Amino acid sequence: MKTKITLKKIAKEFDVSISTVSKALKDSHEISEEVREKIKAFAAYYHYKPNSLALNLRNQKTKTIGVIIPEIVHHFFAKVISGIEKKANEQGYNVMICLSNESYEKEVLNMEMLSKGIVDGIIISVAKETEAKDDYTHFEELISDGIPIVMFDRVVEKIKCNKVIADDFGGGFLATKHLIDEGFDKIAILTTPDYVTVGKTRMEGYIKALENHQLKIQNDYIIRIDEYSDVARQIEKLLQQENPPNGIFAVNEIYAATAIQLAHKKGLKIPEDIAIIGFTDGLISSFTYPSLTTVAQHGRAMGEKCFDLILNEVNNQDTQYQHHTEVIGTDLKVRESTKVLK
Amino acid sequence: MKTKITLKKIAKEFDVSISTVSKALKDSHEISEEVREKIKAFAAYYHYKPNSLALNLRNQKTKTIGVIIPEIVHHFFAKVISGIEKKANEQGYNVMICLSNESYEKEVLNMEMLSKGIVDGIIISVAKETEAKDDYTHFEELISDGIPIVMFDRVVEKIKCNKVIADDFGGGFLATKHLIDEGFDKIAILTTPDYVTVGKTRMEGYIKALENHQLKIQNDYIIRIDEYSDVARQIEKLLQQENPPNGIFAVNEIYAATAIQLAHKKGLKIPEDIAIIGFTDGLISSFTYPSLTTVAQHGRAMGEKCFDLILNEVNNQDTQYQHHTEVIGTDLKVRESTKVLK
DNA sequence: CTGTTAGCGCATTCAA
DNA sequence: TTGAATGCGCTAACAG
Repeated sequence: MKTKITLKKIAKEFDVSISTVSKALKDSHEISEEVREKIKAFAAYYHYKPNSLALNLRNQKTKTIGVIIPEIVHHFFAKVISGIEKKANEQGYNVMICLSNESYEKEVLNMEMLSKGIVDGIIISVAKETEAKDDYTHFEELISDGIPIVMFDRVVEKIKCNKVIADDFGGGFLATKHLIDEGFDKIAILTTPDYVTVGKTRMEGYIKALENHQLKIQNDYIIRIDEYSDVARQIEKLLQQENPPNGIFAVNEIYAATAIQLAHKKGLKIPEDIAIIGFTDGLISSFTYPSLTTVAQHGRAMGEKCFDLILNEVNNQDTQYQHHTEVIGTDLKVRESTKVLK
Repeated sequence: MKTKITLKKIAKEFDVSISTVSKALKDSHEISEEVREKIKAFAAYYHYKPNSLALNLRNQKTKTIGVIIPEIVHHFFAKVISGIEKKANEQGYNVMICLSNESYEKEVLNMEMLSKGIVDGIIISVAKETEAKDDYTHFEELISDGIPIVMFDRVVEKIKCNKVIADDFGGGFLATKHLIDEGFDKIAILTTPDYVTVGKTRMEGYIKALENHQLKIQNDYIIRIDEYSDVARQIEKLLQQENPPNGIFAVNEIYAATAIQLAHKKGLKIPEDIAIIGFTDGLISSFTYPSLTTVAQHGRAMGEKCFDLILNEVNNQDTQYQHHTEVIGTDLKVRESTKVLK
């Protein structure tokens, strides 16, 4: 293999010292024009590029930040990443992406490896398994070691760090209220198990909206989807109840789109017989039939905010500063699945 | 800020040398049990972790692979990444993801930064703008500098490196043949401009299938979508032709799903009046109405293969070895949009 | 104008 | 059983 070109090699080539080369390549006026030029020409010819590892080691800064997400094959997370990456790029930062695959163990592993000096800070959305386990010592540890951390979307209340979340409560409220306003009164929710905080929070918004309109909260209208068994089957059961709902609020896009399909299958008209609304930042919604009304999350904006916060913290590691939680608003994208023509 | 704990600090703490600490933490028998234990206890207490930068610098290996993709908000690319990441993880490698955003300039920038020693190898799918520009000197440069490169999906013929592609020709052929076999004979294609090689190759498969069945190739059935203007409008025009097609092969999922919507809008029955087939590894297809038949790409498998190849090359940089192109097969996922009940 | 030295954090060889 | 010295690639303070 061709070994990479270094200052040392250039120095040897011209029989000068390493620092002479270093200065020459930096166009230092300390070096004679003649030497400078020939060194620069040689370096250019061999595509000399200063080794980042060496620089980082020296500067104690890597200009890269780590991002840990549960899954990359989720439109929302992909959006967040694109937001982070955009901002990072503007500031000359790199992004190192790790996937926890919703596993606690992989999350811990990722945190550990990122904390070995390769990144200046970490942006993370917590794995479901971690939320279920309710064990956050790995976060506390890194924070106490002085590594800046920003959490987004799936955040941990009790950990002290900057956070960026969507307005899950408001979004859940908005979605439910929209269904009520459109005249639906038997509203079910397709949500996650309670340990998934975003699902839980969206449901709180749902409940609040029902209460506000004096609608009863019915336990058989609250479906906590178990992803490890047949999702469609669980939704189907809801539709087959004796007293089925005429409106469904799904806390994510897949549940909503699946509900649409199952409603079709059962011969229900959407939205006349049953209205459906989702919660997402995804693409599927526009292509379902009828197209799906959703509460829009702004993944990209969240990503950008995450980067702002982490950068801020990286740049002010010495000065003490207050952590806070940034809430990114959601809004309603009304499409056909809830729009009854009157 | 709390500064990170290092061997040096531990050494000072116990008034021993750095190398003693280093050895103790490695459980070297050279060090007395007593010293070893107290050093290890101290290190554990302060979460000592060897600095990766220092290690990498020393070992001249980073155990991280750079990946450059045009867009992360594409299900296909996300899948590839998840494949790469999975394999990487198994081998103790990290993945650094960069986005070119389809821009030539950003691609070059990314390549340059990755080539400064932070990664052992690069996996890349070429930006559209680069394909359009037809300028690949940045690849040649890195390769001549001895940096292993693997290209996938959007690859460059003339660059000598390992490649992983989907069977685009075969997939295009398969899709078109399927439509023909189902009884459709006026088949249009929604494709990309010719400089996007995957689109072009899929179209070649389309043409081959038509030829095989003695069907005429009609220029007004070949729509090269310009993404910078209104996509829907361009597809609509196709449907409004005097002699409209009764089958459409779209080289990606979005075009196909959009075509479905527009066909609805025009009152066409799918697949009776017009059959539609896509090419993808995405999620939308299962949720359109009717659900979309597609040629399935195996993004994850491609990602895994990419990592295998790059790892192989990283581990054999000295030994000369042959580059080759790995073709990952595609297959038909028949759904409702092409299935005429007879 | 050019070179020496020191140091970033670590592992390793060799000497004590 | 411990420590000093060296080097990975680079910069910067300082000396000549």
